[in-house]
Amino acid sequence: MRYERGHKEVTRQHILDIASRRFRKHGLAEGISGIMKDAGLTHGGFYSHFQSKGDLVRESLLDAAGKKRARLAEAAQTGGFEALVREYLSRAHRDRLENSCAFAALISDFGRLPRSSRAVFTREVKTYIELIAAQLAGGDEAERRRRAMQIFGVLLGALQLARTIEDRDASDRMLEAGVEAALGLGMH
Amino acid sequence: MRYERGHKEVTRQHILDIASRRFRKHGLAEGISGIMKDAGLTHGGFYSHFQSKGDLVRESLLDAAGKKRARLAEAAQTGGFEALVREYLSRAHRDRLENSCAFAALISDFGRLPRSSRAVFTREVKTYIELIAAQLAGGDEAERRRRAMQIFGVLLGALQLARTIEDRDASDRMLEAGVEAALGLGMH
DNA sequence: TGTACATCAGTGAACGCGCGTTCACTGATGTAC
DNA sequence: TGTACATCAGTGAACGCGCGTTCACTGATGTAC
Repeated sequence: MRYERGHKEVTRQHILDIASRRFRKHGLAEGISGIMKDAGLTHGGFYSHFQSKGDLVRESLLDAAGKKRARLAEAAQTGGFEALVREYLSRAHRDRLENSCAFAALISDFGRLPRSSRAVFTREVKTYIELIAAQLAGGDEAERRRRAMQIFGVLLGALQLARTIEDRDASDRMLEAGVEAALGLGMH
Repeated sequence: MRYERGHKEVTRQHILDIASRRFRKHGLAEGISGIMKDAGLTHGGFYSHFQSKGDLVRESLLDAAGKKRARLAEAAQTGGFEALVREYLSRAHRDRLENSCAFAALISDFGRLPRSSRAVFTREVKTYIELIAAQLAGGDEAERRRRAMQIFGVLLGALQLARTIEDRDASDRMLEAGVEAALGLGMH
């Protein structure tokens, strides 16, 4: 081989990683050329890794959602439900768009994706809700899922509002109010 | 005058109205030509009404946010806090993107607007929170504002998640869970 | 009252630009003999 | 061991396209005299 075995797969993952950060930080209008340049390549090579920009969007956001979910699961394992909530509504999560939960960064755009891409995110929402539900005590499964839906709602909404509010103190208060609400909803 | 007095202002409002619907339904990438065509005009005339597309985006979304806020205020006046919550988390609001709260439709994009446009939406968030706070009883003002922030969070998050979930029943359950959470947070 | 001119909302061709995508090519290195 | 050839990840010019924006123009109608 002219390149080491596995080289192409490494490059592909690298492109995915760069793309998922750029899409979350700057939106889905980010171009292929900029992404490839950031990955240390030229735009022409893109199509030997992905079929289209649409494919890159779907794959990179799914990747992003998965990684964030893994981080939240880790937080929950270490510090329980409260740690998950505080991780999601942390200042770091508010400020570092490039590592944001894909929903918090781009949910407005999901409805405009082609059907095939959308289905993937519906499933991802369910997985998030199940992750949250697994941290809750009391009630039956349906009731825990219901509370998990409410909690995901307040986490997502509070984070987005905190990002929209420009005044730093008011934004921090939004995050804190969200934490309080989520913890309250988590109690049985 | 070659056109009746006030004609130009009527046209301008018409363009704003069409634009605000199209932006909410299809995103901010909607083009000037399509908007003007929808308004029964040609694209060249756009610049005698607005300085740039950025201006149209800012003005039309501000308009949209204001109108939705007026609707919510009306609902609250008729049926109190619960009516406001049920209006926001109604199936109609979920399904009719073109009449959506601008935040629920486009909040992801707000952070990418130029500074001058963003300030306007920070203020609009505050106004929404004050509208909600005004429907709450008990506590002091700061405490009611705090609960209003939590409620706006859950309204916004739950609506967006309900829009993302493709399964109709699951989506309806998301809305209902959001209503329950918002009403719970509204109680002192 | 009738005619010449001014006004200006709206028209549509044209612009430069960046986009997603294609494709003939490169060149480093593995394989065949 | 040395040489000819095959492989294929990556290159970069070129494409058609729709975008935001500009501008010389149109034509209906108000105003001046």
